[in-house]
Amino acid sequence: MSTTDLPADSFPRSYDPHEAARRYYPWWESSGYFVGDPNAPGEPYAIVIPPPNVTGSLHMGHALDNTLQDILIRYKRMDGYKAVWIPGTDHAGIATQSVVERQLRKEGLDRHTLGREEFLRRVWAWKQQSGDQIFLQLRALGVSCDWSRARFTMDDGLSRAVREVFVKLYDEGLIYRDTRMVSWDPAGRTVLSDLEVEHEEGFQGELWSFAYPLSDGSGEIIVATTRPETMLGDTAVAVHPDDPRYQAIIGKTVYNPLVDRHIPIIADAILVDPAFGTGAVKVTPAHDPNDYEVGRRHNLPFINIFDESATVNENGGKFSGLDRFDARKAVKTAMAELGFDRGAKPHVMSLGRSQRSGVVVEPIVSTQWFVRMKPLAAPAIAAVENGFTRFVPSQWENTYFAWMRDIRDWCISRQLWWGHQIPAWTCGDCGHITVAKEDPSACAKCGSEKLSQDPDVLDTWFSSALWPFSTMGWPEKTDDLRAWYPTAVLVTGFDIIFFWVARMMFSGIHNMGVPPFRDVCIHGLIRDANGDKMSKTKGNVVDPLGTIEKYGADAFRFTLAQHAVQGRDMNWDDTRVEVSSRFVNKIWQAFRYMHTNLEGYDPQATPTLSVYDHWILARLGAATARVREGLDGYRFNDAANELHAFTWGELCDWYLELSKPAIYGGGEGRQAAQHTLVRVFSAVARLMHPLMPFLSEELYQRLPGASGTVMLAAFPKVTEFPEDPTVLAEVATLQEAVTAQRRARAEIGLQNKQVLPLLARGERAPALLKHASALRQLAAVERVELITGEAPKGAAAAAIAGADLFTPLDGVIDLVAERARLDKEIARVEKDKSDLEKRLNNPGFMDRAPADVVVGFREKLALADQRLTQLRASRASLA
RNA sequence: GGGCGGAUAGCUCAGCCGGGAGAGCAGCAGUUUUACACACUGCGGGUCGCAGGUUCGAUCCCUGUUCCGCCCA
Repeated sequence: MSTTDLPADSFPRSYDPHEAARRYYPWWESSGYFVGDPNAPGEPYAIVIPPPNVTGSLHMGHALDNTLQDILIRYKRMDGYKAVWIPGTDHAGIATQSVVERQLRKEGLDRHTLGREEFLRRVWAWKQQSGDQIFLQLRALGVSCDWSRARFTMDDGLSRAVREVFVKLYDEGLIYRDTRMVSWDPAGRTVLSDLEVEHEEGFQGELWSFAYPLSDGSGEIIVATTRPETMLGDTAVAVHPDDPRYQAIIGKTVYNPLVDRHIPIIADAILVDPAFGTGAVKVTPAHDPNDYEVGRRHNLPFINIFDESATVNENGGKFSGLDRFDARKAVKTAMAELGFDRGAKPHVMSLGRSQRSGVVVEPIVSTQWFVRMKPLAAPAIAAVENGFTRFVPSQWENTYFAWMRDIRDWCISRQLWWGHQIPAWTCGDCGHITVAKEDPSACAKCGSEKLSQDPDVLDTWFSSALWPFSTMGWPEKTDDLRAWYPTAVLVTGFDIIFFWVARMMFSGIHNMGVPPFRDVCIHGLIRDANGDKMSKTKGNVVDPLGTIEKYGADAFRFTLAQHAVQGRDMNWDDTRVEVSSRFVNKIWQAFRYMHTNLEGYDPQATPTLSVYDHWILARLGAATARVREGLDGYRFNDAANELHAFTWGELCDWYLELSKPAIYGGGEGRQAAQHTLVRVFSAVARLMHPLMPFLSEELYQRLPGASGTVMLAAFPKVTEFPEDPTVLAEVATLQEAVTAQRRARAEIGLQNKQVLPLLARGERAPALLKHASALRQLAAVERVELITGEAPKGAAAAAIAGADLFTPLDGVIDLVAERARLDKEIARVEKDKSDLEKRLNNPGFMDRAPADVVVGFREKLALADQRLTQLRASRASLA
């Protein structure tokens, strides 16, 4: 389409955001406006999207995150930067695999009957079908991602990057394989990293006590546990070596009747707190992190009692085949029947749950792949310490440091099929492990061809960690990398600082030599109107697409920006979007005013501008500065509020009204007002574009002489609009006079149509003379008349800086109302005056306060004094 | 146990370097004024969580404390 496709005389009475979106988004996209060019001129400015799950759908968190990124990229693109915003999706190993497994279950199948190859075919089919759905949803937001650069973590190129990094780290000794205690998700049937375990505090559990009989029949020892089923894997009972109660039995054995096993009583000063409970502790080395250490110290057997779904295995004897929670009950019952139950009491404990499946995590001993973190973390810490990368707001740096400094090795293998299969092959003959970028045909050690690849895949975050450079084509040396790495800013929520930001930091530094971004802009979470976290189970989720459908993307985005206060969560309420949509309408109506008054407008003319024209241009300059400051400092709410304050509070409330006498009066004044209106509205359209892309384009296209797109128009510069202190002061006086008049009139209860003369005296009074038509327009002033000497009798009075204003009321209304009003006003100023005097009479203040502050208060006092005198005189004239 | 954030008008929240407390919404009163009733005009409303301290001066800085939320162990 071309921009001239708009109907000729088209300025509908209201704005239709959906029509604008339908009209402009496809145009922008097909015109290639979103596409970054690494060889273009200008400073580079790149953002990589935090990739959503490939099969996910847009939620409020995405909406906020991507709106903020789009605001930044649109701003920088307009401002002459070589900008690019690279979108993409994440394969989300566990989440995606479980979705497909659920589908299979409905068909009565599971992945094992299907086989790995067929299963993966099914996942890819699902990805194909629902993949990219989120890209369409993002488009509804109006985001200007470079879709031609969209990437997926399982793309060939990105998979190559994963292998490249894995092999490099392995060769450097930073990736290793080890057997240790890890967290197991019995629902996902995979190991998890520490970060994927969420600790639930204050869980109401139960501490159950039971007796182990001594094998020699000389007594019993009582122990307690919150997990009775682990008794099946107990291989010792531990007491404190100094505990006098147990000195005699250390070294003896007790009998575990459930699995028919005699286990030793050992002494361990680290594990056992003699003051807690009975001072004796059961030890299950294969299923508890602390017991694991005890098992190592004392060379105890490690008996694994669970299969991969945490069902009791053959080591559990007659309990085998029971789910862990059923086994718990069965163990208690069995022990009670044997007479060993020693009671239970409530116990508040903390519980580890899988972040993904939500089920309680089971500690197990297993052989997994790990990344050695200490050496990688050190330079990532330094990069933030020395300021190369900056967190905004900076308090998040402490969070980052704390985690990085206390970092533990990262378990990266997962027992899934969907993901990057680990590039490690075990030799069937010599057992050697070959790690290679390309699939090897023979063992690197013995040359045997009996190789089998490790069946596990990598943690999804392993590939996400490479995102800032893998999306740009690494390990190839591409133009994109040269132009845009490191990226300018990463915009994301604080919830993934550890998962993602930290890991990108060390991956970027280790593989690229440079951290992946200059700024990390951290925003808060969106909660519901009551401040509760949105969740499907609570049913308080707001669907951003529904909100867009209702109010349009412009109002939605504006609301997000307005509430995006640095680093703070926001409570969401759709009614706020309704408020924003009124702002959208206000802007639309203001443009309509300009548009319907363009007759006779001559773009070539050079009319002399009025004081109001100069005034609004100067105010626009100030607004431009503040919008820029807001955007530059990631203070999106400041930018949004400034835009609102200027367009509504200054442009609409004052300038449009001030322009009316000129517009309707014709001549050069009309021409000047038209020029100013066009200039100001052009700037406003561009200023608001990053926040409200569709509205701004719709308006920009309706500016006289519009060509091209607002997307690529220059963002207004402060220097375009000269400061003009004289004009600002003059109009400030006018505004003061108007406000004072309106207030007086409203308080007396004058009708708007009652036009009355204004008598003025004082040094600033003559300045009002030339604003007579403005005063008539804004404050129903019939004419302005200068007076000197005494205050006129029977007049309403108001005092502004440098002038006294009077409105003759004789015969218009009863003067009682005006007397009351003046008394109130006098009281107000008297209070003001005495407060100021108190302050200025304080010797400490006079001695210590800076001179300019003292002067400021003196001026205020003088003003109050003058105003009081005037008001008292006026009051006397009404007596 | 360690750390971080929050508490300001009825509601949701701004408030930068310490210098007379702000916005929007809601409320009240008025206005069919030729861009807009999705609007205009005016008004009312606050012990800045609490207690100390520093300072001529504290919403702001320091100490303690209460409540709410989050992160880590």
